[in-house]
Amino acid sequence: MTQQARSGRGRGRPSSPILSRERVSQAAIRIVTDQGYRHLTMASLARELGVAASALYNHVSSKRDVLVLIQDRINEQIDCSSFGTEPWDQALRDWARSYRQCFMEHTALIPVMAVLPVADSPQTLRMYERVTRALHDAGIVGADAVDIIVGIEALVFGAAYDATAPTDIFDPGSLEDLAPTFIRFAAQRSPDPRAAADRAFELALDALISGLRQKFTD
Amino acid sequence: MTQQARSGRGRGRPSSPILSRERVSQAAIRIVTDQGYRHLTMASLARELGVAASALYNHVSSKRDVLVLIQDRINEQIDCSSFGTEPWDQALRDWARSYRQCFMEHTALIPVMAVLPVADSPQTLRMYERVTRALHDAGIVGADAVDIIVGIEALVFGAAYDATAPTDIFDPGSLEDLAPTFIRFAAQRSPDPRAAADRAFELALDALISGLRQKFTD
DNA sequence: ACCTGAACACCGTTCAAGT
DNA sequence: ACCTGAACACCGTTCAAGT
Repeated sequence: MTQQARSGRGRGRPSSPILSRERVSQAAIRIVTDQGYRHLTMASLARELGVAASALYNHVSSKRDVLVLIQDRINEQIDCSSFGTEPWDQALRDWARSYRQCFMEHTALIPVMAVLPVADSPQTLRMYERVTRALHDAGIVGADAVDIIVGIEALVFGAAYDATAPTDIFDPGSLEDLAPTFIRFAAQRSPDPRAAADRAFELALDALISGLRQKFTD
Repeated sequence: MTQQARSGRGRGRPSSPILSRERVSQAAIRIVTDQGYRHLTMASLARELGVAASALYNHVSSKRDVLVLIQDRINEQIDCSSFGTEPWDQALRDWARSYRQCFMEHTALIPVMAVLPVADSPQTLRMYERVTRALHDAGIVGADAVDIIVGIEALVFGAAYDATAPTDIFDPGSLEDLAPTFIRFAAQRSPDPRAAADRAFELALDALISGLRQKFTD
């Protein structure tokens, strides 16, 4: 387990450091997966790794840096395989679904991810390249291709938040009279909040993609 | 300024409390507007109001409760006037633009707003009713009407984050070789990050709305 | 009922001191 | 170079005590 750490480079006494950015990000993902983002603190991260909290700062510059590390790993889980086999519009749909699925469990990363320079995220960059290539092959080039990615990401991030909303989010309480039509229509959605969120996402995604298809297809 | 506070109900000595939910939310918005969300703490809020921090808990149950208070006030600023005059698709477009504009300065509210039961937000509920009515008049009813609102909100929230991203967000640094096509296309966007974000939002919004129009218009 | 002051259980981060 | 331990400057929240 400490193989990489033990392999000191150069001669003399090997330095054999306990930590590394790799080990820090692995431990962080373990905590986040098992216990959620609320439990990810510099103290808990240090405990998981068996070191003092201050030791972490030899490898990461801040807690935000830890989140950046996580984010690139999480993005590896997004399924981009449809870009090899499906038409571009169907591939975009599949990609967006997987993307949202992924960030539904990582909404805490959205504020970080959305404003993060891609320079810090090699895996994310690879994903963007894959999508861009598919758009390029469909004749969509230049700023349009990037804007399509940015636009879909926006919908995905927003929908990921929405999917974490509680069951009673549209229960008006005592304010029923303020919005009778809205409340009546909201009551016709699925009682399962997850299913309701899924349906809203699919409706918007479908409209967005078919709007794009119409715009970019001769 | 303390008129409402001075009007003690009942006889005997009027209680004349210093605080109220109203005054708390006003002070919070003042801090957020002048100094940003980073400076909104229970301590700073108490200082602004000239009381001890613990006094706040007689009127709000938590800091999150303060954000909920703010959120409903912020939503009042969203322009819904097009729903009276424009066709439903154009009105949705105008609404979405104003909505995004509003939350670009309040991205900190998005995680709160997205999962917040509407029961806590009378103004938000009024806004939803206005949009729903316009959709209803266009023949879009039931879950579809609510899902359209939810879908547009998702795009708006995600795009609001995107608009706060720094200039160099697509600067690949040393990772240029990982995504040559993407980097090349990204370089063709506007050098002004705000203008680039605006364009991506407009592209997605346009596609989404025209997709909806196509789906719901006979 | 409403406010104060002190206290609690945390945070992320820094830094001199060790090896 | 890398880790420890103590310390710092905060957080949000609680609660007995006052009026």
